Amino acid sequence: MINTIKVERAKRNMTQAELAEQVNVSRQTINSIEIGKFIPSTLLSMKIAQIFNTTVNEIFELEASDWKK
Amino acid sequence: MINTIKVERAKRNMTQAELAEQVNVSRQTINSIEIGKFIPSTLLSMKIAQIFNTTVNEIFELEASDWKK
DNA sequence: AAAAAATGTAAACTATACTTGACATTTTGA
DNA sequence: TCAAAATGTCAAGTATAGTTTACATTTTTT
Repeated sequence: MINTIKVERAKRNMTQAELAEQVNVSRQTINSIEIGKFIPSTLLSMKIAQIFNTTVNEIFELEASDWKK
Repeated sequence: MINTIKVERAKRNMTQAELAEQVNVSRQTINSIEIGKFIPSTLLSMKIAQIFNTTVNEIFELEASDWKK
């Protein structure tokens, strides 16, 4: 699964630390999600989408490999 | 956070077991999510939304309490 | 009414999201 | 060019998502 968090932040001139603070997680958590190191909970992705005035599906995209067993 | 998975299943006459199989998790996982026992990963909620031909934001809704620290 | 299918729940376990602290590297800007 | 801010990364810990097995309860079907 890929995401455009880094791009959305850039559009708004927002740092990882600022986004982290707004959604109440650590800066490293945002960093790890951007890099694809781990997948956030739906709660967190919903919060991130809301901060960016968009939807989870606009930010995150499933890949074919995500459906492999 | 609340969700309408149970309703979406009902619309399609789909059992928890059938949905679970389609998104590759156990039946208890689907049950637990419907009941609000735990919050799925974004990967799983994206898959569920896709099975229902809809979006994560259509199925899941943030509540005011989700923003409390 | 009885059988079968579906759902709820629980406990013990494994996997992974997320935290904290610390430091190295890169980017920005004065 | 130098300092500060931002980003990348790592390790060790905690919290919680998700599995498996098993069984009880409810709903559906015959």
